[in-house]
Amino acid sequence: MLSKKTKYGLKALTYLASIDTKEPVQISEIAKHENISQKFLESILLTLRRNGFLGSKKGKGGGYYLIKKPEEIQMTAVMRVLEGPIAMVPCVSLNFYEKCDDCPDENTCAVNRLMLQVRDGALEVYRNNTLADLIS
Amino acid sequence: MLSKKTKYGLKALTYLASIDTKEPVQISEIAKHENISQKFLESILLTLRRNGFLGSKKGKGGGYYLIKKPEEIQMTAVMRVLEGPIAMVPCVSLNFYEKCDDCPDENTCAVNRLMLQVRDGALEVYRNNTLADLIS
DNA sequence: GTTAAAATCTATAAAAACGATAGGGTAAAC
DNA sequence: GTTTACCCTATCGTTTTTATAGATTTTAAC
Repeated sequence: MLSKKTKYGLKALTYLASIDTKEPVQISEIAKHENISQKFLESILLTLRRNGFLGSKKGKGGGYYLIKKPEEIQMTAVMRVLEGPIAMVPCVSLNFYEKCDDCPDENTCAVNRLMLQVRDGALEVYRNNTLADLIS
Repeated sequence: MLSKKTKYGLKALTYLASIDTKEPVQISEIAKHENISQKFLESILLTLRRNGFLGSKKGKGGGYYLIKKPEEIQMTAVMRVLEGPIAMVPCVSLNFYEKCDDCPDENTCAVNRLMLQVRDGALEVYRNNTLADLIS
């Protein structure tokens, strides 16, 4: 299940991309337009900024804005920052690999075999979609 | 993230399939072989039985056994029973559809558009894999 | 047959982890 | 000095996972 954090983050990003301006947009405006709890959105935008997707400006006329062009923002990156691993089990994760403590051998593990394919499928989708693709 | 319930359920199913006998297998044997909490596994096997994947026999010499052939058990069915919806958001789910209350229009929703593709990718994998495919 | 053992079933609940939200205060820009 | 982003913390609710305790059914031994 997709977390609301990711859902809201994606919506905020697409909203900023659709605005099509470099001017900062206030949190309150995004929250209102996308029906998101403002406080919650606040923390989400913050992590997006810390991870290089957004820039921010304080004070009057401040807000958040996209740093890169929508075409340059891949969904793989967004998903990893907001949702975490793309894989459903750590033992098939590229960026968050971890060995299962209960599994003696990954090569013969059925869960591993299945989830590897699922991961590849998801990865292909995320690689083929940029922020620009989602708003067109 | 895949729940342990699903993970354990898959492991139990593949173990039963690999045994390749119609004889009932005790919960304790499966639990020990797959490093699973026996009591937890107990409830998982129960739901697998209630959903037509397993049969059971009580008393001495009892246990669980596969009802169908491994080739006839599709991962779509297993995943839906153990993990629930395959889609990451209800608004793109085939079997568990639900409208988002915050989203005014699904057709223009970026989350919807992206997660639709992810669902299709996962679905294809689950449809192409039976229990037999996972143990070969 | 009676009994005892072996196993599945049932229900509950506790503990842990996680998700989502709210509050209040600080710092920077204008 | 007003407006806005920033930061920290606490809380509430839900889900997941595991644990506890017993009930029920079947088989097998005697």
